[in-house]
Amino acid sequence: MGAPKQKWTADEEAALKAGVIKHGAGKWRTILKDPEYSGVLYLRSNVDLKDKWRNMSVMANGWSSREKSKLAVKRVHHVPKLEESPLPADNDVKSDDAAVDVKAHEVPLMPIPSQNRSTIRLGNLILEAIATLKEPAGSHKTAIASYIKVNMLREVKCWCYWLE
Amino acid sequence: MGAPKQKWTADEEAALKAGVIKHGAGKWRTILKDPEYSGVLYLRSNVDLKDKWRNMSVMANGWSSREKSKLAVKRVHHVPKLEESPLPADNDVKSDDAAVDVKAHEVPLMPIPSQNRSTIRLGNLILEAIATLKEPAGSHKTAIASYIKVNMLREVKCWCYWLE
DNA sequence: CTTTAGGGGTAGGGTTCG
DNA sequence: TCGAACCCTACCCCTAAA
Repeated sequence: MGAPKQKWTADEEAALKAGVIKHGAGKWRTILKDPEYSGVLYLRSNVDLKDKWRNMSVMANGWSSREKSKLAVKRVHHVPKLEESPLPADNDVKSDDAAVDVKAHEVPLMPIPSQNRSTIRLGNLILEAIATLKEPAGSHKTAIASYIKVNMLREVKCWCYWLE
Repeated sequence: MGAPKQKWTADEEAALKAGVIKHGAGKWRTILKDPEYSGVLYLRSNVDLKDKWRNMSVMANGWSSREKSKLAVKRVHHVPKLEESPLPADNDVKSDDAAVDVKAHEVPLMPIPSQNRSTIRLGNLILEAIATLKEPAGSHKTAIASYIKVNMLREVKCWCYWLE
């Protein structure tokens, strides 16, 4: 459902090359704003220009993906990358007495076992909401939790109602 | 060029989140100096923290040039800012059959009467979550709503539990 | 002077899709 | 399968404000 994927035309490539010659590689925004090229490249963003230039350069150097993967130096990441562990089919979120095996003293950080990017994002969103709520008044955790219960849950429900 | 690009580790992200909860978003230098996190974040600057927090939190404002319709359009318009209408002292959000006087056809935009910055943010967060969820699969509204019900509500409850 | 908010911008790894 | 187009993240710069 993303973008329809816009193939670069010969005109656009020519404009990009001319722009790089005129302003230099890396001056993508400058090239984009240059009236000399903006008429041709108006569909593109500065990032698009950067990416296209990279693709063109790679082709010129004759690098294959296999060689690139050889050269790719992997940094040491100790990301455990949790298993996919699909979401529980349980469609019902139990009310406030829902059993969540999380205890404040035992879980210093995120209590949510994020299993995919979307879920991680949601956790971040909630975290941000909490952080935001801290600003106005020096609210304490209980106050924040209360606020979330009252407002955020209500908003979520409201949104669900609206979406259905 | 300058930076070898240090990808944030899970530990660093966790420390940042914990720091934000402890000191608040915006207290980057304070978080950095906190002995509780300095061991993990010693490679980062306060600006790094700020940028990272921005990366984690702000993903709603699509600058993806193309395809900013749909949800983005809805975000453009603003809700006519209803009066203060204080929150119900009711600490309990009733379960899924909660009566919300919102009907899909009557409320084309945000159904939430945002009354202050925090609430507005919450609305945006939910909107962002919806936008995020739209990416992976061409989900439809019902699927999104279902997802939110199952996961987001669960996460919110999880957070509340953790905070209390 | 130091810090933060926030707008812009770029590089490069990763991912998707034709 | 491969590569062009696109996305995501980290880092950078700048300026205004506190």
